[in-house]
Amino acid sequence: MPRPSNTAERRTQITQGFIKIMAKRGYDGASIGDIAKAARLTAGLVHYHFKSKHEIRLAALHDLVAQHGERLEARIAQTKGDPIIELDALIDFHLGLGANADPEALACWILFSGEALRDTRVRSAFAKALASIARRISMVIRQGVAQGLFEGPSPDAAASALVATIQGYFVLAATSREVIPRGSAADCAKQMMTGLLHPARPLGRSQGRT
Amino acid sequence: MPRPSNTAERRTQITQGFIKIMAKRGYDGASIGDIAKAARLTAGLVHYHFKSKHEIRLAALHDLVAQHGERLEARIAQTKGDPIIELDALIDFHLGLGANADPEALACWILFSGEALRDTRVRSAFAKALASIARRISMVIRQGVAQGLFEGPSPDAAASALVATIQGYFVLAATSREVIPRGSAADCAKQMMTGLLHPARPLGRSQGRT
Amino acid sequence: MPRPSNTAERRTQITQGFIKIMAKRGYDGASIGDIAKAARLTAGLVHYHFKSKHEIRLAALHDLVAQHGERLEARIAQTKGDPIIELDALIDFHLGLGANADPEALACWILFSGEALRDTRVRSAFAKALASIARRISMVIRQGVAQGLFEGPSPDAAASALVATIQGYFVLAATSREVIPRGSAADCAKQMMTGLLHPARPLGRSQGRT
Amino acid sequence: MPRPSNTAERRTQITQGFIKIMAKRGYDGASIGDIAKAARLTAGLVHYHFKSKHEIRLAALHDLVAQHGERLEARIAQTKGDPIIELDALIDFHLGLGANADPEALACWILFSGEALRDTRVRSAFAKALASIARRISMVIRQGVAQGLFEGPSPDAAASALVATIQGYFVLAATSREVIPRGSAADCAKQMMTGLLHPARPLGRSQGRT
DNA sequence: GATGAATGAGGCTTCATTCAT
DNA sequence: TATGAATGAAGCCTCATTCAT
Repeated sequence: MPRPSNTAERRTQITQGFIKIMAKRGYDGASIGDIAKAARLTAGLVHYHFKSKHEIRLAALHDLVAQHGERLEARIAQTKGDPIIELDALIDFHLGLGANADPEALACWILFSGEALRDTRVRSAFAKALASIARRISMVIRQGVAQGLFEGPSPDAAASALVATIQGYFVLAATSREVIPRGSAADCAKQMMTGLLHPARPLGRSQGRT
Repeated sequence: MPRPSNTAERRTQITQGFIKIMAKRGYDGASIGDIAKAARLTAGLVHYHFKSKHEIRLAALHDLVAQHGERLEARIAQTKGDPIIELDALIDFHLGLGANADPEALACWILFSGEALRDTRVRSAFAKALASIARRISMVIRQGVAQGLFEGPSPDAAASALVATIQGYFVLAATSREVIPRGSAADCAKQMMTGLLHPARPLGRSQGRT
Repeated sequence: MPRPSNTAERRTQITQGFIKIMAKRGYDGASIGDIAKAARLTAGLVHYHFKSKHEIRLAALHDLVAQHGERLEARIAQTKGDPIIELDALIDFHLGLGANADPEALACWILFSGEALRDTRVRSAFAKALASIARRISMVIRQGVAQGLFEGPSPDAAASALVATIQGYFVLAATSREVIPRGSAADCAKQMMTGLLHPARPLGRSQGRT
Repeated sequence: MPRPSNTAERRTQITQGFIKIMAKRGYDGASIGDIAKAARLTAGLVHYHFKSKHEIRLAALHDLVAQHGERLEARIAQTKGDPIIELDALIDFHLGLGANADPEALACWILFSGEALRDTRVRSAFAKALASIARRISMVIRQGVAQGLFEGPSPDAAASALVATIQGYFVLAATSREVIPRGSAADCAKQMMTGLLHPARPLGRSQGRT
């Protein structure tokens, strides 16, 4: 009569702990001991649930991406149907008011971009995540084009540009907030997309700031 | 009678070695031994010229920023006078053909954004560098506005947006190149700036790609 | 289910190893590796049980003092009641026959006096130990005074003088034995205390030597 | 036409610097660099004048002892003739007012006692110094005995006891001053010597303190 | 599942000493 | 004499990982 498995629980505990520590000290600075402490577990147990530190990193990245995806879909779900509003919501979601409510996730995301440079598996997970968002945006744009709301050459290029802008604003927000005039991020991003897509109706004023 | 000082040379040797290694393995992954080897020196000597690894990191960041600044100015020098051409050149410099001729510097730059999250001195140097570029761009925009070539609300916000876009493209280029349709970066950035500034004349077609 | 803790054992193992090595090579000369070897452990494990080399030093000093205290009390316990005999025993314990049966402890004690000069925590532990012995002696003297066996001004001063003499003989014994005429230490100390306290009965002839 | 040698000068500069640093950080803690800085020289030059760090240590000990000897003789010179006054002066010199005017020398002396434990040459120099003082004291006592001023068994034992007491007070003064009641050291030492030598006239009240 | 001991490798740094100038 | 560069050897400590219980 073995005790019921709690591996799933433990694994999230651990990845959450990992994220907390990594946000503060970076990947190499996050020792298994620290992670364990943050997860209120012991170091030995961490290795019972994960084969190696590297696996924790991958799992954490996975969690981060999954959570982001869910939240994004939740936010956009309400806008189904109108590409302009959807694009608008998408930008606000990333750059509008309260966009960076989760600074640890933001920090980790930036750190993962660095990890992607030296680890193949991180790179591919990271790239996949970016590609997925780009695809999501591209889809919206295509719909807009199909409905005659947008014009412009390549939806993929435009999507890619928006992803880049968002990613860049993330970096600025996390490292050099003072470079971003208060509240300008979402608005500027929208105007930039206007330049790319010439929408039939203007993208809405942002109700927030970054 | 004493041996002439060669500290300056040695220090650049070391920071260059550091950059090479850090690009490949990250900051923590760059051991003093590796750095020394890359600089063709002994590990002990590295500490003779730098008080600590951290100092090397700061010096390397400093070098990187200085070099970028010089190259940027050299590129823009030829365009003096016309804000539109200057903005154009500025975008091409960062995102146009051959923009990423120095992949090691690019990788380090991204890694430094991560380091900025956990180290105050890196953060301030990094932020200062970004701010300096933003200021540079802002100046150009102001000139354009003064000459009636640009219109639009805040030059600072627009500059910040361009910096974000460039930074974001850097990340994509280094980690997820496949997300950027070939050659779209500079063009998209220009169209985005068009959306922000409504230039009297169109920003030029890019002659390159990212 | 977990392995039972053996930290206490390990810690004494380590402090004992430390004392052995320190006696031979001094504090700085006692490398963690050497200490580990002397304790038949690995270097890594030493740091598992002690946060730093400095903590080992403090623990060792603590052990040394505790052991000395126990032995002293054991020796004196038999004399309870008669201050003269107790003082006599106290001197014999420190300077009489077989007093320096533990040359490693003696060496470490002297080395600790040096360490006390540059480390606050060592100093305070060292001073506390000396003060405790002085207090012990002072108490005996007060009893003697109360019983009309001793006369003389300050019991504290006399106690302090005896502590100094003992400490000084320790140094001589460990570094310059030839300066001490065979067997003279305890006897001289007793006559010196006679000069200070004018005891009703003479302090006994020592049965040993230093 | 070689420049005039300044080796002697330099060597004292260096030993003085050494003493300053060693007093603060111990022998191992005194790096050649620190010593050089304290002597306002460069590290390389230190090795030009001394073959090794160890030689500096010996030279410094030698200087210390020489200086102590000179000062002691100067102080005692005035008392020539009367053993009681001379003994008195000798005790005051070591334990009386202003005795520890040179705390660096005191600290080094204590540290040297530790070094003596692990280095043969230090030990022999240290022991020689102690023996020399003991001999000096012994001489005075013998004179006193010859003049019928002192009585008691072994002048050597008494001398040794006084040396021990002084040395012990040094340790207490440097590490645990609070254990010594203000001003009691010299007085107690004198009464102790009274106990050992039964002088015809009392040893004088000390005019100082320790 | 869980704990805590244990290992062994490796990293940063310090430093005495040597050497070219 | 004097300087400052250079070397190479340790040393302390951290840590991912394994293992006995």
